[in-house]
Amino acid sequence: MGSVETSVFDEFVKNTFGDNFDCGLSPESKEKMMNRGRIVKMDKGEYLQVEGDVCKTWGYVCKGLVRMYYMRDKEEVTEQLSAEGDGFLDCESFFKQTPSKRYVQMLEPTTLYLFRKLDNSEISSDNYEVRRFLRYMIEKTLLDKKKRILDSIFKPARERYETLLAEKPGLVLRAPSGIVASYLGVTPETLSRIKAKNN
Amino acid sequence: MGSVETSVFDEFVKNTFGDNFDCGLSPESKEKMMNRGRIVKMDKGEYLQVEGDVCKTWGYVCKGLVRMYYMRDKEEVTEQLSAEGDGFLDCESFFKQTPSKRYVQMLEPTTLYLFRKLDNSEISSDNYEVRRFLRYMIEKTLLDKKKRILDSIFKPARERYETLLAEKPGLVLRAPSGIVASYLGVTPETLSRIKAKNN
DNA sequence: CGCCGAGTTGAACTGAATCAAGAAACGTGG
DNA sequence: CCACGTTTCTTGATTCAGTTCAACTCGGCG
Repeated sequence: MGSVETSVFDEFVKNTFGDNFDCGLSPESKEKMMNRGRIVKMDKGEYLQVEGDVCKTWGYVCKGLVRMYYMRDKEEVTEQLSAEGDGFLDCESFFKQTPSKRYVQMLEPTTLYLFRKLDNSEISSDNYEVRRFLRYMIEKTLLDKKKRILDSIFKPARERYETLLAEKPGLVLRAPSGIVASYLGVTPETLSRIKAKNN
Repeated sequence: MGSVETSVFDEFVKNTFGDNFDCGLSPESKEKMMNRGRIVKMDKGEYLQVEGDVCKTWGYVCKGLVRMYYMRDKEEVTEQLSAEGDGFLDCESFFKQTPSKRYVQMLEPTTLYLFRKLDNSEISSDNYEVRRFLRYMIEKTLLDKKKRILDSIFKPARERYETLLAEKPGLVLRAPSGIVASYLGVTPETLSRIKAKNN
C-alpha cells in the first residue's frame, strides 16, 4: 500500500471518530484494513449504486459530493448527503446483503475511498484489533443515523436548516436546493421560505 | 444451565429474528451465550436503570411490560415499549459504555432475561459463532430502531396508532394512554381523539 | 430569442400542538 | 369498603408549522 492510501485511511478515521480517537490498530492491522480499500473517481451524475444492487462497500468521500436517496411513491427521499470527510453507508443492504432500495449518485465530480465488505472467512480469520475497529464503525454509523433521524422529529425545519448551514455550509451551498430540502425533510417551497426569512 | 434458560434463549432468538432464522450456534456456543444470561423478576414501577447508570445488559421480556424513556426538557419521551417476546436495549450507553440518559421502568410485575455485555477479553477469546451472533443482534436492533423512527416521520399519527394496535394490541391495552401517546410521538390529547374517532 | 426546469412567492388548507376546562380512574387513609 | 384528593383522560376552541396547489421569475442553453 502506498502512502496515498495510508493518509486517506488516517483522514477517514480522524473525520469519522474525531481527533482524539484511538483506532487501536497496530501497523499490521491497519495494513490489513487498508487492503480492503480502493480509490475510485466518478463523474457528476454518475451512480455508484442503483436500486436492486447489493451494497458491498463502505464509502468515504475524499473530494466531491454524494447523495444517497430512495423512492417513496415517486418522490425521492434524500437520506444522506456527504461531502469531503464524510462517510456513507447503505446499512440495510450492507448488513443483510440483500438487494438495496437506494441510489447513490454523485452531485459533483467525486473521488471516493471504498472499503470492501468482509466475507465470512475473512471475518473469522481476522485479528481482534481489526474486528474491534469494524465494530466501532458499525456502532458509530448507526448511532449517528439514529441521532439525525431523531433531530428531524423534534427540531423544527428552520432549526434543522440552521444547524446544517452552521455545521456543513458546503452542502447547502453546493447541492441543489431541492435535494437539500429533501435531506432536511421539507418541501422545496418550505426551504425557500426559510432561506428568504434568514436575510 | 437448566432447561428453563435454554428455552428462554430459544424463544428470544425466535421472537427477535423470526421463525426461520438460523442463529448459527453450535450447542457449545449456545451454552456460552447463555452463560451470559440471567432471569430477573421486578415489581411494577421499579427501575432497572436510571439516568447516569451505564447499561451493561441486553434485555428480553419474558413476562410483563417495560418502557424505556428519556427526559427532553421536563417531558418524558418513550423510546421503547416492550412486552412479552420483545427485546430492549439502550444502544448508546451499551456500546460506548458511557452514563445513560435513559430510564428503564416496569409498567407491570415483570420477568426479564438479561444478557450481560462482554468485556474485551471475552470478546477476543470468543469463537466465531458467538461473535457472529452478537453482530446479528446489534445489526438487527439498530436497523429496527431506525425503521421505527422513520415510520414516525412519514406516517401520520392515526396510521401509526393503527399499526401499533394491529401488531401489538397488548401494548395499547395494557400501557397507560399517556405513555402510548409518547411512544407514538403525539400528545395525549391527539391520541385520545384518534381513539375516539376509531369507534 | 424563447423554451425549460429549478426556484420563489402567495393563498388556502390540514394535522397536530397548545391551552383550558370538565370527567373519569386511581390509590391512600380512615 | 367507601370518601377524597390527585392524577390521568377526554373534549372543545384556537393556533401554528408545514403542505399543497398554482402562478410567476429567473438563469442557462439550444
